[in-house]
Amino acid sequence: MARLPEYLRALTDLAERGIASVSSEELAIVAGVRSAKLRKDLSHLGSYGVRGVGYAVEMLAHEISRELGLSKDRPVAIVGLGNLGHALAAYSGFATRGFHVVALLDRDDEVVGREIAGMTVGSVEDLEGIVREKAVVIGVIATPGAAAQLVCDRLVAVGVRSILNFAPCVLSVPEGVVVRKVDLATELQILAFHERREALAASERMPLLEVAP
Amino acid sequence: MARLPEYLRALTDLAERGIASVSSEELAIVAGVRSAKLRKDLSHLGSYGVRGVGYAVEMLAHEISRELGLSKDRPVAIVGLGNLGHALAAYSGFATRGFHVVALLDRDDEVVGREIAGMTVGSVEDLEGIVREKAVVIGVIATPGAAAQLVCDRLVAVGVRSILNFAPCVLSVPEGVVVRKVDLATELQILAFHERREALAASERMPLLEVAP
DNA sequence: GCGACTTTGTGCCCGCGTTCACAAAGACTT
DNA sequence: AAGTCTTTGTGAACGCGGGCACAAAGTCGC
Repeated sequence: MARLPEYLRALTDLAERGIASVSSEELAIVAGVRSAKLRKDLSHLGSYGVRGVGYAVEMLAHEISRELGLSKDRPVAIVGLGNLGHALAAYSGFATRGFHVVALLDRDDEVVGREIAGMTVGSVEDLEGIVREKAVVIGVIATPGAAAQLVCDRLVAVGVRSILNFAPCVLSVPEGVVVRKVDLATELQILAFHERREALAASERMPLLEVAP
Repeated sequence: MARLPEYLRALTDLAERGIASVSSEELAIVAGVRSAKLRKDLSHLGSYGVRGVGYAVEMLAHEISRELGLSKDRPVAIVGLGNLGHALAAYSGFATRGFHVVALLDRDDEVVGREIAGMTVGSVEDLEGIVREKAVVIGVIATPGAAAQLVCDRLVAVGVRSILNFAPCVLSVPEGVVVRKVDLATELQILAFHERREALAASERMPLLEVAP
């Protein structure tokens, strides 16, 4: 389930605060879901709760980590070192347990060879060799939209089956390959949409000019 | 609907390629959805299609822009100028029509006063004054998780009702305030989950060691 | 102008995910 | 040890959103 990472994050927070045991009700609040949903999700990975008490924070976090497959290190490659790719390469959140950025690739000769976050940027021409050599399993695409599909195809061709796409376009991939898309412009536009609805609702509650019915 | 921005992006692509008219089938492919869903979504904003022909690209794009409220400029403030905030401030995708980054705020005195993307970073202590002065309507939170809720509360208190949250935590806000969350670590973990399922499925198809039933 | 063809708009059905509500299970009290 | 109380795990109902399929509507050819 796509909510497991959120539960894991909530549990990690609680563990850092020194909380050893938590009820589904409390954990649900921290994770931003309903308690029934949380319990049903957790029941899918086994019975790790104790009735009358709750869940052991450390143990549950461990079980979720295992389910997510965060035990072994996954090599990640970032393609496209513009503003966004640059930030991603240096972003500490990326170095969360279980992930390791092992390759940075760009097309621009100005960028290739430069050192970013302690790593030398390679040329996208060597993509296939580098991906194979470093056993990359997750590809991050932070190129302009026009280049994204080509990069994606090349990644898939050398065996990458998980792709995180920051380019503003739809990637077509064969079955078995998973693409997650993050589009900042889209997020902003959705917010603008809600904001406009709010403004419209407000103006209806207190109209400047009454409209004929 | 949350899919309108995606449709708009697809339409913009088509317009740049000089395509004037498009059927729901074609547009659906570019936008990555089913044609029936696309038609149903579009019908909610009115009858802008012509039966037997399709949709006029330019006109439909204009209508979606209007529906999304992208006609007037929305002032955006970014709080937290670490790696991610820095990239966001400079990210060209952010300057998409309808949005304008008008304020950068950070807590660290090392960062305050520095120039980023042609803008001087202000102190988060002056948040209320700056937000009011620049009429900010969208707040972007790119701080560490521990500071996010406080920043959020202060933004909401001065009237911001739309928040884009990059911090790895759940924000609690009063009704009427919309929060969109983008968590890069979560996205990676979801990919890891799928990748693990793929690997498991593959090992079942070709087991190294047969397991007793 | 009329018929055939294309494509939209939409009513209906179906399946999934969420929520409710409760029984089972264990802890705590006396 | 027995009863009470808390909290999990889950069966059943509900609702929403997606997909199918078709009628309405408009275009194009003749």
